This record gives sequence, C-alpha cells and structure tokens, in this order.
Amino acid sequence: MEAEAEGSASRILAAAAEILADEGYEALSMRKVAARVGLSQAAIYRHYKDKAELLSSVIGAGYSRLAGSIDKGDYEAGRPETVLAEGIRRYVDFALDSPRLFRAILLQDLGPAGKGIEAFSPGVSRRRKTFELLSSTIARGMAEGGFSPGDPELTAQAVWAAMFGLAARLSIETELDRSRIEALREREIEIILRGLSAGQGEKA
Amino acid sequence: MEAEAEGSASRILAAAAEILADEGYEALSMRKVAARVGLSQAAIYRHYKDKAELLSSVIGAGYSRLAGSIDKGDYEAGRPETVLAEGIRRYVDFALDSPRLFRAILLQDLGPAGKGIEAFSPGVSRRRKTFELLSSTIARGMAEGGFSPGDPELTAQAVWAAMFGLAARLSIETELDRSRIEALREREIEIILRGLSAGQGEKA
Amino acid sequence: MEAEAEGSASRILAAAAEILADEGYEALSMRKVAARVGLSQAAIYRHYKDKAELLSSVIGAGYSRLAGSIDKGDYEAGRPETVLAEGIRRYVDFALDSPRLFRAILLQDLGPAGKGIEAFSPGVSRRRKTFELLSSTIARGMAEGGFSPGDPELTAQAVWAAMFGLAARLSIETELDRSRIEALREREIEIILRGLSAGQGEKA
Amino acid sequence: MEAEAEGSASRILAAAAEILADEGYEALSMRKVAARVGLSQAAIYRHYKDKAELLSSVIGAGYSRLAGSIDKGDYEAGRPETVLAEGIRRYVDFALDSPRLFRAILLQDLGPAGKGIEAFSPGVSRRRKTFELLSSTIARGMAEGGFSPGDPELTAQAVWAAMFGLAARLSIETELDRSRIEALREREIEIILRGLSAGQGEKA
DNA sequence: AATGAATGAGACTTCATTCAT
DNA sequence: AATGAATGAAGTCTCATTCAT
Repeated sequence: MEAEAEGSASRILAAAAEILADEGYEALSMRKVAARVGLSQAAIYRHYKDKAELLSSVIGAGYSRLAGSIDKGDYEAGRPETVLAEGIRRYVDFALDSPRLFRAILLQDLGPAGKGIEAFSPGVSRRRKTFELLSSTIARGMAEGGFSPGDPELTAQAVWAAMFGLAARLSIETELDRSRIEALREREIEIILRGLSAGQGEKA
Repeated sequence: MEAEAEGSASRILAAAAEILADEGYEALSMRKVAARVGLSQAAIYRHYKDKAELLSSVIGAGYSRLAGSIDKGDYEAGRPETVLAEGIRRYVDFALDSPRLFRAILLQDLGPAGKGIEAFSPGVSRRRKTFELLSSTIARGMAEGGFSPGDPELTAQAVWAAMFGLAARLSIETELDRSRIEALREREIEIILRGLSAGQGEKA
Repeated sequence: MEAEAEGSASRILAAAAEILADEGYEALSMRKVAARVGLSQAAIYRHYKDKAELLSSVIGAGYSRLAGSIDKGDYEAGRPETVLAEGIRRYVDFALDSPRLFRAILLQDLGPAGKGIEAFSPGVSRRRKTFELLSSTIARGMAEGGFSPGDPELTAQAVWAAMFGLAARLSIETELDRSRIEALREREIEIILRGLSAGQGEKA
Repeated sequence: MEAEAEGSASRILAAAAEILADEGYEALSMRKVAARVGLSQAAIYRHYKDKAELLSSVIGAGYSRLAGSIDKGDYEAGRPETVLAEGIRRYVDFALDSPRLFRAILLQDLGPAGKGIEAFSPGVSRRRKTFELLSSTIARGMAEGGFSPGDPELTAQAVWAAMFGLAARLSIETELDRSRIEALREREIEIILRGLSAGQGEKA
C-alpha cells in the first residue's frame, strides 16, 4: 500500500533488480539504474555507498524472493519425499520464471561479491533457510526410515547441488519446451528420491 | 621449440586463458591480453577478429581440456557404475583444479557467447562427447539390467545436471577442505548411482 | 558575462566550430574538442549524446550564422533585382569569410548528417528561410513583370544552385585575389539576372 | 583486351574507385582496398607511396572519366548555345550517374589533396580541358554575336560555377525523381543561356 | 612483387565515482 | 535528499604505415 511513496532506496533496489532481470548482469550500470528510477546518478550514492553494495542488496533481495518462493511454510507437514519433491520443483520453477535473476544471483562470477554470497546479509540467513529446509526434511526422512541413513548435512548439500545444477542449466538453456523441461525436472527428482530412499540392497 | 617460439595466436590464446583463470571473466580485456603477451593491442586483431572470437576460442580450448580430462578412452571397459562414477570424479576434479576456468566456461552469462557454448566449435563436438559418454554409459547400464529402464538421453541430462551442480558449487566455494570435498563428491555419486540402479521397489 | 563564463555546452560547440573552421572536418575529434575546451573527453558527453549530435549542432549553428548573414530583414524593400543581387553577394561573402565552415556545412559528405542537413533543426527552418528569400523575391519579380514568368520554386532552386556553386568554388580556391573574386561574383550575378529578366526575344 | 591480366596498380586503382563510389570517401581505407583487390595491405605500397598518392590517382582517373564523358569531340560543330547546353547536360548527368564519385572528386574537403585538385596530373590537364570547352565555346559565341561580349574566361568560370553547383546539389539530394531533375537542369540551362545571350536591353 | 606480423596513434564511448551547490 | 558537472581510467576497435622475409 505504500508502493507509490516508497523510499528512494527501495525504488533504486527495484530498478536494479529489473535491469538485472531484463538485461543481465553486464548491463547493470549505475547510469541505467539512475535513469530508470528517475534520479541523478549521484543520488544513488546517498543510499548505497557503492555499486558493490547495491549489487549485494539486489542479490540479497533476490535470495529472499527465492527463499520465499520455496518456503511456503508447509514443509513440516507431508511425507519427506513429497516435501522434498515440492521444494525442488519450486526452486527449479524460480529459475525458469526468472532465469536472468537466477543467473545473476547464483551463476555470476560476482567480482568482489563472489564471496559476498556467503558474507552479506540477508542472503546468508535466507540461504541457510533453504539448506535448513533440505537438511531438516532429509533428517526427518532418515529418522522416519524412509531415507537410508547418513549424514544429513552432507546429504542435503549433495541434493542441493543436483537441484542447483538443474536449475542453472535450465536458466541458461531457455528455449526448451515446457513438457521437456517438466520431464527433465521429474526425472531429476525421481533419481534423487530413489537415491535417498531406504530399501535398497546394494551400494554403488 | 618450446613455449617461447610458439605462434602469436596461441600465445594470445594462452594469455587470455590465464587472465580468465587468474582474474576472472570481467577482468579479461584486450588491453590486458596484449600486455601479457607483450604485443600491441592492435596485434591481437591480426589473429582474432574480435574479442568475441578470442573469447570463444578460449572457451573452446577450455572445453577441449575439460573433455580431454574426462575422456581417458577407457569408458567402454568397466561396469557402467564404475565408469559413471569415474567420469563424475574427473569432471568434478577439473572444476576443483581450475575453478576460475570452469566458471568462466560454464557459469558465465557469456554475453554473445551464451548461445556460443552450444554453437562454436570445437566446443560442441567436445561437449557432445561429454554427453555421449554419459548417455552411452547409461544406455549400456539400462541394457545390461544394472540400471532401471528409462529414456537414456533424459536420464543423462539429469545426471549431467547433478554433476554440473556439484562442480559449479565447488568451483565457487573454494576453501572447503579436501576431505570434505571428497565426502561430498562421493555422496553425490552414491545418490546418483542408487537413483539409477534397478532393484528398487517403490517410486518417488 | 563575457565569453569566459558561458555554459560548457556552448563552449564545446564553439570549440568544435573552431576546429572545423581551422582544420577541417576530418580533424574534428572528440579528443580535440575536449582538449580545446579544457575539459575531459567524458565531459562532452554530458552535453552532447554523441559525436553526431555535436556535429549536427555545429552544423545547425553554422546554418544559423549563414542564414543570419544573408537575411538582414530588408529583402522586401527594394527592387527584386537588387535584393537578389545583394542576397547572392552576402551568401558568397559568407563562403569567403568562413571557407572551411562553409565547406564543412555544405560540401561535406557528412556521413550520417548527410541527410541531416535536411532533417535537423534548426538547419531546416533556416535553410528554408534562405530558399524563401530567393523564391519569394523571384515570385515578386515575376509578378511585377521584371522577371520572365515561370515556376518560382524551380527557378529559385536553379538560382540557388548557381549561387551555391560559386560560393563552393571560392571556398575551395582560397587564394584568388579579391578583385578577381569580385569580378567573378558580379559576372555570375549579371548572368543570373539577365537570365531571369523579361524582355528577351528568343529562347535558348 | 588486357583487362584480366592488368597490372596490380590499375586493379588497386579500380578497387579504390569502386569503394569510393559504393561507400564514399570516409569508408576508403587501405585495408578495404587491399581486401577488394585480393592483395595484402603492404602490397599497395609497392604501387602507391601513400594513401594520398592513391587518392589523388583515383581522383585524377575520376576527372578523366568526367572529362571524357563531357567531351565527345563534337563541340566545335554546332551552335554555341547547343554545345553549351549539351555540355552542361553531360556534366550534370555524370553527377547523377556517379554521385558518390562526383562528390568524392569535387566536393570533398580532401585533406592534403584539397589543393591536390589543382596540382596533380592528370586532373589538371583534363580539368583545363573542361574549362577550355566552356571558354572556347563561349568565346566563339561572343565572336559570332550570339552571346553578349565580355571576358570569355571570367564568363566561363561563372558558367562553370553554376553548372557545378547544380551537379553538386543533385549529387547530394539523390532521391529527387527524374522528371523534376530534368526540369531543374533545363531551367538552369535556360537561365544561363539567356544570361549569356545578346539582344537584351537592360542590365541588372 | 608480395606477404605476414607488428606498431603507435588515435578514434568513440562508457564506467563508477566525486564534489560543490 | 538531490543534482549537474566533471573526471580518470578503461573499454574495443581501426587506421596508415613499416619491416623482415
């Protein structure tokens, strides 16, 4: 409801995010941000000390959106398999819906912000949350016996990597058709869930 | 006959690759390449029409190295599980050994070369080769009965995505310690192989 | 309030015009302009989006000067013959006084501005004004009977061409001596006026 | 008949002329010339010391073509009025047929070659020839009584200027339609011839 | 007669940033 | 809180020309 009169800071943030989403990381310049907000270039520096700071804010906000789109609050309810599958679906769908944003956030060799992903708030906490969803669900699955036992954190990281890899790939190859994408996504989920499930005689 | 007297073209290529590996994609400029080779900026244009052309050559060469490091020619021999596991290990190890190169090649939103990854030689043939290794091995595993049946190409893509995701993650988070990395890699392999293996009662 | 403290935009414009006048079109570079004004190269782009924009501004200003030097506001007064003769004299004298500017404005194959001559303001309106002076005076001469009847616009264009040709030639061959120049100018005027005048038996 | 095996020098010349005609003066670079001839850039310097020398050769050749297209050898035959009119027609038509060449030759602020137009062979002799056609025809017209008396050279220059101005204008405004062009050309000729003709009472 | 390789100068333009107002 | 003006550095690329072979 306060959308119209929002502070310049958030309008700047929004503009930067739009440019990132529309034109990609390379095209994101202070000039363009300023032009889109309707402010002077200098004005941005009232609100963000640096391009780096603005960028990490954008990325933080992006993470929040990503985390928000994954975490619908229902992940403690269903069977671990279902929760996991649904989480992966949402993650992948985020990458499909906002491929440039996803790439900008997660694929870019983000110059100084490379480690920034780890360092800046609120990215970290949010990212942790994503992990927590994964690892708590996996831990639950192991406890309930549906998943074969193992280190939950390590397993969560492995699952995250697979999910991330698929999302990344789809965020780059954008012209696959929808049915193919869904088949691929479901196949990935199937492999992961089978890979986790108990009741399997032999190891690899 | 050593490195010194190599043709300018390949020295330029090498310099560009070094910069990419040392300082990342953003830092790769024609100026820097020229300075590193010890040539004038204009001289580069004798050998590469464009920055884009140079870049795609670098990427092509990187792919070749990647493909070469995966394909040791022995992948038709052993059990599909072993071959697959070994291929994944090599892929991940490449990312660990040359993280910036890996990122530059595979993670970058490479402007015009974005689609270039698909289009340029020798990247394509090499990349196809990577896929072929995966999908032929998987097909073999399905035929021999070790892997549960399914579309081999779709499955190969899903497996590729998981492998790629892990490699990408490790190419970014570079200061994990070696034992942790190996544990993660092996866990990923385990999940994938279990996910593929036949003899599993229930589906996800 | 003199030249010194004028806005940067007009100082840039003036510098560009000087370079054009002193060294010609080929020598006009953003570097040189910046150096002459005493600004950084980048500063120019605050005031002119492009070299093209700067150039067309210079040309527009040149046109304005040309038009201003022709149109002294008195052209509705005297006999058409006198007005015409005086207009031609002024046009030619402009080319003599500012030969490089004249050439830069009117002779150059001005790349993108080639059609720009027709298109950009204030060139157009001013140029139209030059034509209007010619064609209205000629129309008046025809109406009053001093000039033989004909299409006024077509005639004005023909007269313009002759006048322009002389000015152009003189702007290139700059070391003719003054008396020769004036003789030539007057001869041209004589031919034109005789060519227009009524009371001539035979046609060509 | 020796067209195929012509010397490199003339093939270079021809290539340069083509570029001039096709793409204009600005686009004429040694690179392009070399590429069009199929030689190395360096090779051009065997045949022409300089870009300036090549350029003035091109211009000289252009003049020759222009002079050749005007001088059909028949200019001593007919009535001076007819000869003059025909000469002007041919001159203007040359500009219409080869507008870029005409501009390159006659309108360009030809850097060092600016005065080159006057200085280099064979341009001069040919240009003189154009003038000679004009001035001898005019002299004849004055002698025969058809043209009012006056300084033939001065008159020839004035006529040349008018003719040149029209040609120049048409070489720039290239999209006028043919009938308009011809009307304009004939009007110009009419004015000039009337302006020259004897049997006219009053002066301007 | 010709070439491949190289060069130094210069072209236009964009960038992130600062500073006085 | 904001702006207009400016800057220095860097970016890619093209040019005419030279020189050893």
